[in-house]
Amino acid sequence: MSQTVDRALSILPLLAEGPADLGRVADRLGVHKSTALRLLRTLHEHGLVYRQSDQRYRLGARLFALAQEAMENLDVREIAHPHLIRLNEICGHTVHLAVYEEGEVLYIDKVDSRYPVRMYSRIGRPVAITVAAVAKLLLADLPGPERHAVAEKLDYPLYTARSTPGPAAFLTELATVREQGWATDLGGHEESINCVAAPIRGADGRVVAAMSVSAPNVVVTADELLTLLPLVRRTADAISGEYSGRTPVPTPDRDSA
Amino acid sequence: MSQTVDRALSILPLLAEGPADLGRVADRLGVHKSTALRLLRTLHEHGLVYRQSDQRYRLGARLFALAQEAMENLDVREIAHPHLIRLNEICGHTVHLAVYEEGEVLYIDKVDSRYPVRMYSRIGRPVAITVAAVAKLLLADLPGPERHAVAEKLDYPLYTARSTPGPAAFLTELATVREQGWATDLGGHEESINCVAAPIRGADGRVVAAMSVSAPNVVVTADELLTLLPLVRRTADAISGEYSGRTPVPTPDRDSA
DNA sequence: CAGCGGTGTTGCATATAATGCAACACTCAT
DNA sequence: ATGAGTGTTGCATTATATGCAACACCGCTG
Repeated sequence: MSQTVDRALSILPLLAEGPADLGRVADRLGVHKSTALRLLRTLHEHGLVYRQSDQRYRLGARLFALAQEAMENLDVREIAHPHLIRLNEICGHTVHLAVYEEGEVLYIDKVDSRYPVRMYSRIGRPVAITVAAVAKLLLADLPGPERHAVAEKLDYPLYTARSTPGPAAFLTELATVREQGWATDLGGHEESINCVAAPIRGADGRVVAAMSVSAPNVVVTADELLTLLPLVRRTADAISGEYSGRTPVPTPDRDSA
Repeated sequence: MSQTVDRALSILPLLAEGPADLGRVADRLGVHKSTALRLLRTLHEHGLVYRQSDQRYRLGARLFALAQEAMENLDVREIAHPHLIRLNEICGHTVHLAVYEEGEVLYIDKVDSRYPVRMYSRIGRPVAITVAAVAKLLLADLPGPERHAVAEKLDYPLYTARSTPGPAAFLTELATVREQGWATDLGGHEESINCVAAPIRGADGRVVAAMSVSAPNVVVTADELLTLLPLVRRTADAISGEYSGRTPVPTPDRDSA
């Protein structure tokens, strides 16, 4: 809608691929170098872009801070977190929390007592949308037309032999999930990893988030993992209750501080 | 430099404070509603802004993905990570990695075997710059004028009785740190928490990052923590060596995959 | 059910603000 | 030294963002 801003914002994903110099940015944008320079300068002033010692540009620090604050504004996450912790303490497995937004499903929280390493590497990352148990729940709740539209547009990478092969199979799976109110991923993403997931609903019954428990075959079999289903559902329901129960005052005294 | 982009980007920190509706955004920007609308639309198309069900805008999902990718492009982080893990396995305490950028210090990695909870809540977060051990190391290495300028501009919140009170004390501390090549924070941020930190240097000797080990008093006393200093320094030196040793081929076959 | 404030949205004329150009600075290699 | 490569600046030109005013769309309330 606004050409200048559009161009400026296009620089961000470009730099996400790796640092680039002025010429490269100008080329990729299809604009004159001086134009690219001014856009980069503006991004720089806002801290979204950083100029490293070799003069090349890369994404800046402010981006982290923004993503951070954005994350902390998600009230589902805040409410869910202690529940995820507790679930993790009980079963010991990895616990995920995910939301749907504009065609993407992404993890917004994770607790993993066994492998604390690289925890951050998944939070904020798009989920393997065609196979992840949480994704199935979130997509299954979309209104029919949107659900079909999304399903058609997706890629269906064959991570394993049990990955969802295409739109038809996916929609069938979504129908099942919608029906039963929970979902699984049995080796569909990584051969040896299984997940069970349950939906978190708002006051109007719509699915606002989904949570899952994941564990590798070597720790528990799929069948054993499934015995956790009631626990997972109970946890999800508890979060749902708390989430839809009372909307905490949306006007914190942030400004007066 | 570019007014339109400047305004558009000003929306982001505004939304970071919390969701806002069109009127509010327009007011805060000092522009007409229609202008704000078009800017928001552009941000929306790029996924930086999301329109929630009540029509209000908040920061969008793409922001996470961008921050994520930006983080993974930091080669110091990549090189350091296994070392941090190893250090954590040996001593069991929280290990941080931080960098300096344009007046801010921020954590870019963390390993904590004891308290996996809310791990992400710190990564990407600005550090308590006047007291954190890593911040001291990073600032101590700045060229004199910049160091003084930054020190003057900072706020000096009194987290505890031992927090750095002001610019003069801070600059003195930085001189000491610069001299000795390592730094501590003994209860300066949180009464019961101590840290020891060491610098990671590039080939030219400049400090490119800093790492620290933190532990609460209840686990080890400050004196006990200090006995880890040689280990921390050795780890930091190992990372420095690897970092400045060879610059790994900067053209990964990302595109061909 | 009609009327009304609030909020979001569109088309359009105006003028501002972004653009590309060309000339200039700078760094680094040879 | 000399030249190629890259980044930077001032300026005229025109495209582009802007504000306006009118309209559409709620949810309220009388």
